[in-house]
Amino acid sequence: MQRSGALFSVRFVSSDVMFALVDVNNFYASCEAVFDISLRNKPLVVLSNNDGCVIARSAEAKALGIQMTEPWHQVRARHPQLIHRSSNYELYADMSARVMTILSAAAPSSECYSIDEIFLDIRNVPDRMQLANTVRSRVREWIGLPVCVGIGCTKTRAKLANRVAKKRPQFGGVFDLEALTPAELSELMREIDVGDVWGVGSRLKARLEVLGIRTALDLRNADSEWIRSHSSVVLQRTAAELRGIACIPLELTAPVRKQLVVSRSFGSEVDRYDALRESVLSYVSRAAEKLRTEGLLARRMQIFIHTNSFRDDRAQYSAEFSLKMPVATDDTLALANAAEYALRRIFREGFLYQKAGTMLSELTPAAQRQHALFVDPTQIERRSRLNATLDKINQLYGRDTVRVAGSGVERTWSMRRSQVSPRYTTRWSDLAVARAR
DNA sequence: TCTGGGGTCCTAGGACCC
DNA sequence: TCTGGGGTCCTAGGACCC
Repeated sequence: MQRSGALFSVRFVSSDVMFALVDVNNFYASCEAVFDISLRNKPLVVLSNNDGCVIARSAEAKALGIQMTEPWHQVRARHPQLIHRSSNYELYADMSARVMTILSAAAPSSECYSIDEIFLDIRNVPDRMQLANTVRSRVREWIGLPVCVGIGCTKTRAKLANRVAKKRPQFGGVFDLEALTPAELSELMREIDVGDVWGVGSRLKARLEVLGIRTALDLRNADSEWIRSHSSVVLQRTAAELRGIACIPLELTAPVRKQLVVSRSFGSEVDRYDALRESVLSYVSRAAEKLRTEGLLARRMQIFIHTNSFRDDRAQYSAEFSLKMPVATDDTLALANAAEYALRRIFREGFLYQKAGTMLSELTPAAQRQHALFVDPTQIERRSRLNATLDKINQLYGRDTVRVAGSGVERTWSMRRSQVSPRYTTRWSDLAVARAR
């Protein structure tokens, strides 16, 4: 590849790559409809935690004009008959794993980019269209989920192609951007809004429009240095990718996690310290469990709480407290103690709290554990066996069977999930057959 | 009444060092 | 009168993604 002087700050990958981006259509809504046939071909929305806002829509719901992240109470007022489901992440995660197993087997290497998307490396595939059609029908037949495939010589172009495959049904769910003539490609990019390019969000779109960049074509044709001076290297890279210069490589191994967040809005607002403490301790327990599952230790812990910023009739308060653990740890009780200390530091009487959470950072692999100088190693060993037992019991009998006492029994703050579907694929008791009886 | 949760990267500016 | 310059590290904030 010839390096262009104008692009000195953008790293290239290689000139002979080809990507297929496979993506499940309306993933959460489609998962729900796999098991409940009464939902098929109906307007259906899936809601965020607390049934707060819309996070997935079936094709029919999209046709009604329902937007992503629209508050549910507003949508329901407009469409009283609309079918809705609370989000069921246990189901979606399991369905995702099944889809990814099938798709990653279809190419020599791949990158799971999100819960419902995967990039396949198809540079040496002789017939790209055949591969795309094969994986499409395979996922449909074996899992029951519809997918679309976009093909491009950069990730950004594959994303664009995937978008075309989804929006224009005449292409049968597969679109190869690299099969177009230069004139056709320009024409297509002229029809695509710059905000629909991967990497251009709402803020950037607004700024670019002021500068006269309105379509994907405008961005592709813009001078690289001009983009750099008016925006950043990130957008410069996106524009290069649109031109067919691959800058974003396939990540073959999952990048090392840098932080871990567990936070939730409350089902109803909380003013008592005890209730806040219960919620914080339960989130910290969950975070510690995740650490152990992933074989990580955390050195820094942050606790945060805040009131509902949408309410202008109440005084607002938000605070966070961050502390460094004496040694990096994955111990539920050690983290819970630290969390209580942090919460006491930031709690203020007289506010209605809406959300709390914890963030663990400065993560290191558990294999590199550094012990404290004056702590008896057998005590650490005992504590680690206790945590392992905790995890085993909770895995066997359901989350929170055994938990930190302070995390609550009543749990008045817990989420609203009025319409949550069964965990069809991960709980024997929820199996579709068992339920039919 | 009701407004998600969990991530990453880049940049600018301040602190600090020699 | 004139008050360095270059480097690193950290943090907060802004932007993006799904």
